[in-house]
Amino acid sequence: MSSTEDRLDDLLGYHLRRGQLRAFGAFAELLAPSGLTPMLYGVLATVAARPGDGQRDIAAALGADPSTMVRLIDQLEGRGLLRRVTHTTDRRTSVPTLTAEGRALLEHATPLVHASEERFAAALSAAERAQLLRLLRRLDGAAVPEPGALSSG
Amino acid sequence: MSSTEDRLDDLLGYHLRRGQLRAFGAFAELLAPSGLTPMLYGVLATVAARPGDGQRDIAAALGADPSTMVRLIDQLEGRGLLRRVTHTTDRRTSVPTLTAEGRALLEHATPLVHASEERFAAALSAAERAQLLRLLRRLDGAAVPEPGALSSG
DNA sequence: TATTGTTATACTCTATAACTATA
DNA sequence: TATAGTTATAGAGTATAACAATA
Repeated sequence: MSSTEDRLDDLLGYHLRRGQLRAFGAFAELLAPSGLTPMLYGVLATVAARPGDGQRDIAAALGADPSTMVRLIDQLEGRGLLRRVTHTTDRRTSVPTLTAEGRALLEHATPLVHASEERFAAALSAAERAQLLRLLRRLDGAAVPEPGALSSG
Repeated sequence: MSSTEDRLDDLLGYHLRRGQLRAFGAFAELLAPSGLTPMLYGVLATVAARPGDGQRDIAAALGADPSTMVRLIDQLEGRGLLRRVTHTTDRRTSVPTLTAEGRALLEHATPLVHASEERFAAALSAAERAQLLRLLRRLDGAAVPEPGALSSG
C-alpha cells in the first residue's frame, strides 16, 4: 500500500536479481546433467563466437576476471571440451579452442538453454519476451564490443 | 553464423545477470558509505514492510534461506539497526523490529537506492524503465522456484 | 617495462544438516 | 511430532596480489 511496502517492488535491481535467480534455477534444472553452469556455458559460447581470442579477451567479453577465467578454462579443458592452443605469434597468449566434444556439447546444450528460457519466462508472451530482451540489451549498454562490430544502441 | 555469435546475446538469463551486476555495482557506489549491501537493504525494507513477521517469513519474502537470514539479522542487530523481539504468543518466533537508528538509516538509504537505479538505468527513458519494471514483475509473479530446489549439484 | 597467464589466497554469499527450545 | 531459530560446515563464485614467461 504505502511507499513503505513498495520499497523493493519498485526497484529494477531487486527484480533483476530475482529474475536472474529464476533463470539460473531453470538453467540448472535442465542442464545439470550436462555439468554446465550458466558461466561455463557462457565460456563455451564465447570461445565459439570469438575464435583466436585469448583468455583475457574471453574474460573481458563475459565481464569476468582473468584469474577467474583460468579456473573456468581449467574445468573445461579437464573435461576435454576445449584445448589451450598457444597463439601463433605471441607465445604468452593461450587461445582456448573447442574440441569436437566441446562443440558437440555446445550444440547439445543450446536448445536446452532456450528451453529453460521458455520455462522461466512462461508468464510472458513471445512479444513481451522480445521486448524485455530489447530493454535489457539497452540496459547493458553497448553490449560486448566486438572487433569490427557496428551498432550503437 | 548469427546463431553462433548471438548465442548469449539472445538469452534473457545472460542479460538479467549482466543487468543485476550493473545494478549491484551502482548500488555499491552510492551505498558503500552506509555499509548496506542490496540484501541488507532488502532485509531492512522487508522488516519495515512486514511488522510482526518472524525471520522465516522475512526470509521467504526475500527468497532467502532461514539460516542465511540469521546471519543477515545478526549483522543488522549487531549494528543496532534492529532488535529481535520475542513473539507475544509463540516464544519460538523472534520478530525483527527496526530501531530508531534502523528506521533512520532506511529513510536515508532509500533515496540513494533510487539514485543508483537512475544511474545504472540511465540508458533507458522513464517510460522504458517503467515498462522494464512491469515485465520483470510479471516474470517474478509466476511460480517462484523454491530456494532449495535449485541447487542440487 | 608491460602484458598474458597462472597461482595462492581470502572473502562473500549461500545452502545443508544437525541441534535447541519451544509448541 | 512439528516448527522457529540457530550453529557448524561446506560449497560455489569471485577478486587481489605476487609470480613466471614472454613481449
